[in-house]
Amino acid sequence: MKKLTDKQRRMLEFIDRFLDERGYPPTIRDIQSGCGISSTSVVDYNLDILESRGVIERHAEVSRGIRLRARTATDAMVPVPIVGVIAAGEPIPVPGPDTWDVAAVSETMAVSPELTRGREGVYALRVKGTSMVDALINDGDIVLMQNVGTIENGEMAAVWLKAEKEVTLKKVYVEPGRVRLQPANSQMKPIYARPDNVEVQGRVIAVVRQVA
Amino acid sequence: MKKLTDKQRRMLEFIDRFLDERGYPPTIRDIQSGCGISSTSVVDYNLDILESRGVIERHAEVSRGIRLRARTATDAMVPVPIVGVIAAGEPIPVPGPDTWDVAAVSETMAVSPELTRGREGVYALRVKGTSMVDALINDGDIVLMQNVGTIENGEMAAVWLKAEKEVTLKKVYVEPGRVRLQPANSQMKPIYARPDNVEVQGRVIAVVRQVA
DNA sequence: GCCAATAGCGAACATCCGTTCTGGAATAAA
DNA sequence: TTTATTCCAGAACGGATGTTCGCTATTGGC
Repeated sequence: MKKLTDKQRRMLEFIDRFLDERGYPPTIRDIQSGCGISSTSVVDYNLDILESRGVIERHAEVSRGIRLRARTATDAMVPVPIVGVIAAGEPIPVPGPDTWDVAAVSETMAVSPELTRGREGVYALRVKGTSMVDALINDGDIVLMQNVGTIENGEMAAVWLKAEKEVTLKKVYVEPGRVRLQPANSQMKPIYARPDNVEVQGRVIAVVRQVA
Repeated sequence: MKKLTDKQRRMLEFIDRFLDERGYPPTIRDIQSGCGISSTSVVDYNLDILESRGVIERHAEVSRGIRLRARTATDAMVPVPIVGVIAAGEPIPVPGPDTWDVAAVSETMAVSPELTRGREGVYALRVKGTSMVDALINDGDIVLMQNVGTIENGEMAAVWLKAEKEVTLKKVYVEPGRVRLQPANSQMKPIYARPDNVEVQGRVIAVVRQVA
């Protein structure tokens, strides 16, 4: 990406500070005097460039119609309940009625709406053990799950294999007469299971790993 | 304190929603049409009352000069700049002086403070390619990095192997006469390198993977 | 140097928008 | 009823503000 000029960076800083101090965006003439720019048209000119770079949004013909993109990202956090652990040998905890009561859950994590994408019924599980390295998921990772009945072909899901009494995270493909469970690690081979042996327990939304 | 009228409550709600959607406050005439009020002077009149109640602040003679007091309480999200990509064959982008200017970066992601743990100099990289599956990191993952000079033994870091011209994410152990680079996947064998061949480019803080 | 692209300048224009003024309706107390 | 208070209607004023236009200055490549 093209670099921003010094003037454009000063303008952004000014807008950011202005929003902090006043709670509303500056006018073009505010920016002009605040950054020591000689003409309103120069401000207009550089604001257009900033918008084409995707740093800000402008509403045409609207006074103070400037929005800082970086600011919108910090908006509302979504609390997600951590309802239990996921391990190879045991089914994942079923989200109960009080699961969604923020007060009743011992632990929650805050994630940005970008991750959940506004989905309903999202909960989190802590991964225990290294049985899911073929899904590129490590011991201690946190898996964001969604409580769904059915999933689309190719989506990653927590699957309970009844006969093996084992839960695993795989991409699920329904094929004629069988279900193909494909590890996320493309170097590894899929496993196949009979349809009545698999039970989809939830869709995987995201994985978060705290390393240090 | 005196109770607010129904009209005043509608106006507050409208201002709040307007700020959410547009990023800047509404004009008096925006409020007028948005709340179905007959005259601008009525809006002005009630805004004055709201200000005297301490619910909002007004700047005289300033277009959109309305500030919601309740909004000034900042939410605890931390914006992290996404400064580039990390791939096997190229060094990671060096965070420049303007990297930390929230306003100057085109893309940011919001993470909870739990992830960064209040650390300074945290930035994010998008992973390109599957060369880091042995670190349990997939194509498209986002790696949170910290800009540090040195790291502790056993910490995961982005390492630039000069001779191989390759960047890799490994746990780093300094041993007598050599550096051991241990993949996160414990089933895989470590590799060893000469100390003058490795260059630590940053510490890995966390990994975020959006699956669906 | 020469040309094109980029950046800046200053002024003018049309509209936006906070404010104010005159007056009327609604409500409540005396 | 009268009177005071609160709330509203509509219009108009004047400054604020985004936009545009013609022109100039600077920069970068050849």
